[in-house]
Amino acid sequence: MDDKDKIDPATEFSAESSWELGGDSDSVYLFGSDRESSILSEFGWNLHLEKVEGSGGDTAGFGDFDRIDVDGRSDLAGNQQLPEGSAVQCTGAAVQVGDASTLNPSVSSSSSEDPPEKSTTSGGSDGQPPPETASKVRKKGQKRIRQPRFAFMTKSEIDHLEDGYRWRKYGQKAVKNSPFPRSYYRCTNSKCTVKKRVERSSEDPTIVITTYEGQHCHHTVGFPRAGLIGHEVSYASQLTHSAPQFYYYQGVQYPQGSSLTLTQSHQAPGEAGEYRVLPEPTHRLPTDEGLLGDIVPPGMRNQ
DNA sequence: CGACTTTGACCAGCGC
DNA sequence: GCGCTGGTCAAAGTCG
Repeated sequence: MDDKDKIDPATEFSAESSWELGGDSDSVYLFGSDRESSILSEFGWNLHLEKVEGSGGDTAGFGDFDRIDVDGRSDLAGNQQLPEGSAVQCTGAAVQVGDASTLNPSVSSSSSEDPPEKSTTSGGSDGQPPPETASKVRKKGQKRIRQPRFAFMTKSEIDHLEDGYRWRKYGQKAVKNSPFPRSYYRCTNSKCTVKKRVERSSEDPTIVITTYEGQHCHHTVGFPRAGLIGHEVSYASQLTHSAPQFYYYQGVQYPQGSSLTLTQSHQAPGEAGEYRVLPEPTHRLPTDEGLLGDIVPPGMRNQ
């Protein structure tokens, strides 16, 4: 992974994403503004960042928020467990705080190019066709197709977070400019093409960067669920399957003082946009079938 | 014994 | 063309 592939909140949120903010000084909502918003809204994604008291100013990074509330599940980020002063880490994200009506459109860049795409997996095989066709027999000159990715950072001492799926590690590489290796995981389901990369931030060793790529074609281990819905399943599924990582982790074993970060990266070639986070979905799925419905066992949701 | 991890080798893409 | 780097493979080792 070169620098472009690193999860850079500033890039993810301001350069690649289109945002609008609303709310007041204490509650700031981020509004996605286009197609991707619709995609997420299908799954009832709703991100609500609550600003840390006292952190004023016209602009703020996500680090200025101490509460993250997705789809009305205030504990998604484990905030009940987060000690006072904990921040949702998104340092560097130039998020403007203010009323939606006064929001500067420049906050959004809605780049449709997604430059990081170019080198993210230079030579890599991420996003390649299903394993059975893409392993060693991958033909020369055959371009690897990268699937949409969803990345997030979690402040944790544990590298590999439990997310309800079973993963098999298939590689580990030293990362340039980082003392920490990157681990590569594949979903153990033979029919599933989802991959996951886990690495620690070189800048902040306490932060684990997890990147999911692809979509699960099955359900989590232990709690079957109805099939995915929607025509954007390739995007949403990875989102719905990835996001609960927070939930799991924070709720079950997140250490004191931990915090987390949401970043999103859409790297699919030919796709114009990136994921956005909706503030107030125009429509939601039934509670249990929402963002977490795909992965979080019901018993774990009531936290 | 099957599932999983480790790790060195290999390959492909990219920049120079 | 060459070297660097990221990503994957696969044999060997480990674990339950």
